[in-house]
This record gives sequence, C-alpha cells and structure tokens, in this order.
Amino acid sequence: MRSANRDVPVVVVKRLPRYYRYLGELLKKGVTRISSGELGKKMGVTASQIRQDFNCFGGFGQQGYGYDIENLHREIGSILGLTNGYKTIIVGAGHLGHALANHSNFAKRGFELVGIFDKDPALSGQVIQGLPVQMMETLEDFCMKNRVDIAILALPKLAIEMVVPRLVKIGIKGLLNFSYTDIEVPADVAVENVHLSDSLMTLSYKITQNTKNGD
Amino acid sequence: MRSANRDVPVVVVKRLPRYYRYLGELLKKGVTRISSGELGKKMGVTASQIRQDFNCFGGFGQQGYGYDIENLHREIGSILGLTNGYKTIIVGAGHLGHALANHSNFAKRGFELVGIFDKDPALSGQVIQGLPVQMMETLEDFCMKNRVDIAILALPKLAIEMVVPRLVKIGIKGLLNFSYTDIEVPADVAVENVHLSDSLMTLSYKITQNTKNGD
DNA sequence: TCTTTTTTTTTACTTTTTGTCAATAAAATC
DNA sequence: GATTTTATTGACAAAAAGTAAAAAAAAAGA
Repeated sequence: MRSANRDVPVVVVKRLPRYYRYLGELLKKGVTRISSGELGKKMGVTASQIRQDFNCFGGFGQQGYGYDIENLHREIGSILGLTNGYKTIIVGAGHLGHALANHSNFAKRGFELVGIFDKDPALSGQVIQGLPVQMMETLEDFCMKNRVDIAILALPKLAIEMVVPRLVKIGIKGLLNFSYTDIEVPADVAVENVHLSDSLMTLSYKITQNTKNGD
Repeated sequence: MRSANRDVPVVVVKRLPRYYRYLGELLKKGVTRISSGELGKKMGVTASQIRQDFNCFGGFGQQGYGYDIENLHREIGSILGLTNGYKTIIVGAGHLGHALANHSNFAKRGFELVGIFDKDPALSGQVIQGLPVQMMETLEDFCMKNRVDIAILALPKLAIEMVVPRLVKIGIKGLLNFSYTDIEVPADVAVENVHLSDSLMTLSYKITQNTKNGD
C-alpha cells in the first residue's frame, strides 16, 4: 500500500470528507467491507470514480473482495491529516462562534478546541464548551504557548482585517474563514472559506432554474 | 444582450456569487467600469476565464471599454435569481440558527426572512431579528399562508429526518442544509449543503500538505 | 481447479481552462 | 473631422483536467 499521495487533484480532495463520513457511518453500523459499486450506489456517484479516487493514494482494495472499511476509513483520515490532532481556536464568540464551539463533530474529527476569543469585554470569562472566552489582547501569547495550529474566524469583515495579520505573524498554519471577504495570507498559511451567502445564492440559482423548467 | 442562459456549467454557477460580491464592492467604491484583465488580477483568476464565464449568458462587455459594472452586477444578480425575493424561514433557533438570522447579507441579497422555528418550548416567542420563534406545530400552516420558498435547516441530523418530509410536502422550493447528513428530496426541490466539518477537513488536508512540503 | 467478483490499469471521452487573434470601440493624434 | 493607435472583448482553438467505460489481472469462494 503506497502512502505517497502527491498531486492528488483538488476535486478528489474535496470529495474525501464525504467518503470519510459515509465510511464512518458504515463502520458504526458494523459493516466491515464494501465494493466500489455498492458504495457508489449509496453515495450517488459512479463506481469508477470511487475506484479512481481511492487509487490516487495507493490501492486500498482487493480484487474479488472490495475495500476493508476500517482500513480505508483510517487511511482517508490520515490523508486528510485528522490524526495530527490540530489545536484549534475560535476567534469571535458571537452566535456563530458559539455554534461552532458546540459543533461536536470538530472534536470527533480530531480537532482539539483549546481557546475562544472575542473583543467584547461583556463576554470575558463566559464559559463555552468548558473554555472561558478570552480577550483579544492575549491572542498572541496564548497561541504561542499552546502551539495553536488552526484559527476559525467567526467575525465580521472589518475585524478580520485586524486579526488575520496577527495570526499570520505568530505562525498560524490554517484559517477557516467565515467572514464575507477573501483574506490574503502568505502561501504557507492554508485558508478555507465558508461563504454562507454564496451557498444561498447558488441555491437561489437552482430554484430559479427549477421554476423555469418545471412550470 | 441575450438573456438566455441555458446550460450554464455548474462550475460557472458556483463562481457567480463571487463575481457578484466583487462587482458589488467595486460599485460601492464608485467604480463604473472594469476590464476582464483588471478584474481577473483582483480576483486571482485569468481574464480569459472571466470573459468565458460572462459570455455564458450573453455578451455584457464592450470592446475597447470593458464591462459596465452596474449593468453586469444587476445581470448576475438576476441570473442568480436574487431579484425574485425568495421568502425564507430558518428551522432551528439554536446558536447557528440565531447566527444565520442575524446574517445581514441574506436580506441584502434579496432573501426575506419571514419566520423562525424551533421545537424547544423554552424558546417559544423569543424574538430574533424582529421575529418570534414559533413552535414546529405551526410549520405547515405558516409556510402555506406565507408562501415560503426556502428553508434554512440549522438543526441536528436526527431532527432533519423529521422536518424535511414535512417541508417537501407543503411544496418548499429550496433547502439550505447545515446538518451533517445528505438529505433526500424529489428532483424539483433544490438542495445546497453546507457541511462545516468537511471544510475543516479540507483545511486540515491543506495544512498537512504544506507541512510536508515546507519543512 | 474453475468461475465469479471486483480491483487495477488503460483507454476513450467529456468538460473546463487557458491562450490567441480578428473585430470593434474608444481615445489620441494630426 | 479624419486617421491612427490603443484597449479590450468575443469567438475559436488548443491544452489540461476530470470522468467514465473497457480491458486486464488478481483474489475469493465454491
């Protein structure tokens, strides 16, 4: 089993979390093996694509047998870096930050929430998920001391512009950006954007198309 | 200017919201025209792609001049269906639902929030964004009377399975799904998923790659 | 051992992106 | 006011990327 996985296309990477989820569910149900055909039917994609995707990082399957779910699940998790136990903070303790802190799947997937920050003194010390909300002044100190890897940015556009450079400066590795702006960082900082309005607009487009064709 | 826009590739549609956002920002700054080259540099994509994309729904540009931003912005908005004024409800008034209700961009983009629902009696009547949280019993009645188009689903996986069929039954047109499961609906109901954990996992992958190559 | 299943690998096809260039509009020059 | 120059699109072509199908190979199970 090759562990090399250089040059995996972005589209494939984007599909990995979904595979991971489905495999996890099967595992929970006690299923131990599955063929690409079966999995494809379940997920609504072609068996060919599944096989092609899995082959990007070495053959996990066995002819005549299929894929060992536990093994495959673990491998994909490892490829995604879930085994690295990235330490995570949330910046912005508003409703969104709060919701994300409570999002149990994050911890389940190996992301350890170690701190929550906000600039509003009224929130100072309030406990969310066992963690006290800290003031922005302590951001750098805390991140350095606790070797924080990821910052989840749940704050408005304006605040973002102040915070991002500070996080970049102390060597943050990744940013999950929920604000409605594209942030600029050096190439060695990974960024993933979640633009909620964009999703709503895409939905709007789909509805508009449906309405056109349907009625 | 052709208004027909059949068969616009999905990849292009996914890019439209971002164009819309950038054009909106330029408009706000008072810029009235822009060339594909300039816009491309700003957005980090090739000028060629921009022209190709815009041409999917008819030529909006003018040789030697560029694109009229106001016109282009309005056209993209119309293609996305933002002018249809879709009526929207949020199901689930937890922190996530709350955050989404406060998300000002939704209203700005023409989505009118008309109702918020939750099953927790403790939240009944609590006012969010001027709207009282309603109990789940009134869901069908309310949606029919108010001709609700879109439901934003901010509830856990288990609750989803109960709610979706009810919404489908009363003819909901679109669902924005935040729960960590893929929902199944008839073809005439549009669905857009926002799987937060997936984004975090993709980020994790990127970090892992950076770490490998960088160090 | 032989058939069946199912992956891997290869090949073909489709979609998407990028690059080029003629056509055209605007601006500048004469 | 006519002519030249510059800017920039739209359309097409080429390249790249991604997806699906087909062929070949390996293992499982009878």
